[in-house]
Amino acid sequence: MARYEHIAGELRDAIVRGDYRIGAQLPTEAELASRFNAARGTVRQAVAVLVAEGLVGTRQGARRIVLGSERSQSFAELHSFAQWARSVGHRAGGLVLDSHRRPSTPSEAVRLAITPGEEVLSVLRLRRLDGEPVLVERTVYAGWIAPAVEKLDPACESVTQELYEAVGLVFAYGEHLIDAVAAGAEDARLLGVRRGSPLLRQRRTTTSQEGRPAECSDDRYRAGSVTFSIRNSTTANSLVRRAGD
Amino acid sequence: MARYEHIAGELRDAIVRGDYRIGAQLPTEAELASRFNAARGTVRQAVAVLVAEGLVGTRQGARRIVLGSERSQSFAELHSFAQWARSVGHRAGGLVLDSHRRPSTPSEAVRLAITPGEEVLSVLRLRRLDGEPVLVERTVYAGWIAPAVEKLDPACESVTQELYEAVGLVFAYGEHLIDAVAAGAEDARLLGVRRGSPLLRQRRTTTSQEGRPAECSDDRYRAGSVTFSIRNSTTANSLVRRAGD
DNA sequence: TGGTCTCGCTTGTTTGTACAAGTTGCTCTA
DNA sequence: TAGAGCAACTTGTACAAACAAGCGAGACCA
Repeated sequence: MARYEHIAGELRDAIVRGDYRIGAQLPTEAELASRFNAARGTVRQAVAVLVAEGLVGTRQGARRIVLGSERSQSFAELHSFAQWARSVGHRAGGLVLDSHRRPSTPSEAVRLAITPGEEVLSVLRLRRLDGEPVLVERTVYAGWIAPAVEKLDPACESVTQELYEAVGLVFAYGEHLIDAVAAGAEDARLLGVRRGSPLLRQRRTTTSQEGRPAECSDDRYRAGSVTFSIRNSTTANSLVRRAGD
Repeated sequence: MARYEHIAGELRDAIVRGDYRIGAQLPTEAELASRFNAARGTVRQAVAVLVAEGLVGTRQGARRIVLGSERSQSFAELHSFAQWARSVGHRAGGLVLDSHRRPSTPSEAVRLAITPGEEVLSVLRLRRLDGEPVLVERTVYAGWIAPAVEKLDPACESVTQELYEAVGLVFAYGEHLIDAVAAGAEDARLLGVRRGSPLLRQRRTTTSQEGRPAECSDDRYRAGSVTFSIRNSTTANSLVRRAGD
């Protein structure tokens, strides 16, 4: 592990453990540098990690302060329903209800950076959390990974993990659009809610390490089952609000 | 403006303008350094900004690639409805429907880091976008800024901006919880939708520069009016999904 | 008492250097 | 031809040094 990652980890542990209460000041860079026997630049790199996580606030001239004490989650936990469920101590289940190849629609072609009409794999999955159905996933996979996806067990728990183990595919970048929609007939039937009841929708496009779009998906969560949380600051944020389309 | 900010701006403009298409490679650090006549460290800092914005992906050993071409928005635009509306070319309106002081509830006291029962200011606002009502805002302000808030014009467009100009208050850090809820009777009446129809809810807590919580709010958007968008990667993300509470 | 000013402290920016580690394409070999 | 392996290239980590800029507290003055 890199030096700065180690220092960041120590500081994060201290904050999560409560050694520094919310609002308290962190030691100065100079003090941290001597404590960890590292250069000031390395310490700055470590602290930058915590700032990006939203745990620490920083202002030129003033000592850094602690803003929160909750460990934030990794990209993998955000992207993979199963890995997220495991990390928060729940059990994830899943079942493929439909899977077929078809030509891509124009909007899918744009999102997957392929030519319109090129064949894609369309999959409908129902996901459960501790046995309760909470999520309907309508995913479209680009043609080049379709064979690997089709080989997966229909009741496969973590698609992300299986794809990594099978063909070494790593999902590295993602874009997520979050809004609220009314449950359609199929949504309502699968999730066991009334038609028109509120669902939290997450439309995402995921890209491989090399920048090649691999899948795009329309995920609908039963209201109350899942909440997205973002921490941001004047110096670091990655959230955007957009006009409805 | 700092050197690295200038370089980041130039690169961002080039990407947004389309000089580098999505999936294309960015110049190497060495080339950028000589082009901008800066040290490699400075260039790295500039590129780090774009990586944090989700515009650029980076992997050790490989050239950096362009992931997106949409300018992401600032903290101010995220936090302030009016500033966001202006930046996307719409007109924001607002009206205070109710404003009164009352003792804080235990959960509010926790979120605002005050003692339970301490007086807070509770405000109900209806926000319009281009004349259409799209957002019901139920905000609770900590006692120490209540006087400044009460002095504001009820039809004030940007509360954030007015508070800055009046008392120099800067909102610097925020936490946001996003989920979907059904419209209550009051929500439905104000937004002109049916009871039980889906709303996108954003619960936020905002903190001043010094780390002092200033307000917490329950904002409900009419479905279809607003979408949140997050870009993330294995190396940088600030989004968290949480189990429903 | 109240405001201002200055000084020390702390974080932000920039440059330079050196080495580590991962990627990519080419070459060589079996 | 397929695979191993090398070599050049590119990004990541770490250190050191110097100056800029903002903050906060105490000193000082009216």
